[in-house]
Amino acid sequence: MAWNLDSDRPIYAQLLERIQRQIVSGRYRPGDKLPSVRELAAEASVNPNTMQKAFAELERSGLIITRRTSGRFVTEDTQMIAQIRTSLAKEEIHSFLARMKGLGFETQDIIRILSQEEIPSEAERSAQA
Amino acid sequence: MAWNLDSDRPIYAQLLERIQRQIVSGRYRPGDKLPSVRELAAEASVNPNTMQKAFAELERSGLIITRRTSGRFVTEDTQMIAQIRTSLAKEEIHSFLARMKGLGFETQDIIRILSQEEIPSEAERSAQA
DNA sequence: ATTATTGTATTATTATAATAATACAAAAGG
DNA sequence: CCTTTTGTATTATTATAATAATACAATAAT
Repeated sequence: MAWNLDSDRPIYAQLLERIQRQIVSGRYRPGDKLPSVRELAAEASVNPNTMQKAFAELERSGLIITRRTSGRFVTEDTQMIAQIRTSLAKEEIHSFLARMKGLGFETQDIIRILSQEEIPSEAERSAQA
Repeated sequence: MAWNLDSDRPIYAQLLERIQRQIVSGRYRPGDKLPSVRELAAEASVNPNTMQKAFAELERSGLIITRRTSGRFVTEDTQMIAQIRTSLAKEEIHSFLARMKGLGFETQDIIRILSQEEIPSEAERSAQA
């Protein structure tokens, strides 16, 4: 499986986010056992240490639980999962709107574009001082 | 002015994007002279070398033009500016939709959320194998 | 003509991320 | 009981980014 890592952001952060998304989207279910550090590292073609670092941070958030010699498991706390999912979504939306506004689009424009899947290439817009 | 740089992405890339956005959004107009490397570096509290690197990459794209001892200027090619703006917007939208889908949202959900500015915290969604 | 300002280049140093190669303790699995 | 598998820790090395301190050439400004 291609993990689709790009080089202009820390790899451990990308691993972390990917696993996080797999959990909150339901790809990994509550209580599921995750593959071992070594296994996932091999799959992603990264160093086990790097994967370990990603896991360590994932644990801080509470999304996964470590049983010392048995492995790692997705939390059973579905409410926490849902809450983190919502929180991540809010961040995405906030950041997306900010970036689009930085390009000179208004919220209304953005919604229209997403609805129509079409971008006004030369919209009239004013230069702000 | 706070440049709002975060530490988990290369600074030169953040500088580059910021200036790029200022150009395509009209904050800097076609033909405008940009502040010097040293000036902007001081404003952003970064090393001049770092700002230089950002500028060097901005030039590859054609957005800015360098007159060796006079300074740097925004291109007069408004069509190119518009085209880059559109292209950046497309990237933002594509990436945003991909990330939201990675969190388990459907396109329709996303549009509804943006219109209502409200997030369904526990939407029914199926776990995909 | 002289000075200041421009972009550009160079060299060294520091910090962080990633890789690599191991090693260990503890419990699970047989 | 013994082996394997688990997470975890350690040490060294490499690559990249960022900083720092200069220096130079060309030309704009005076």
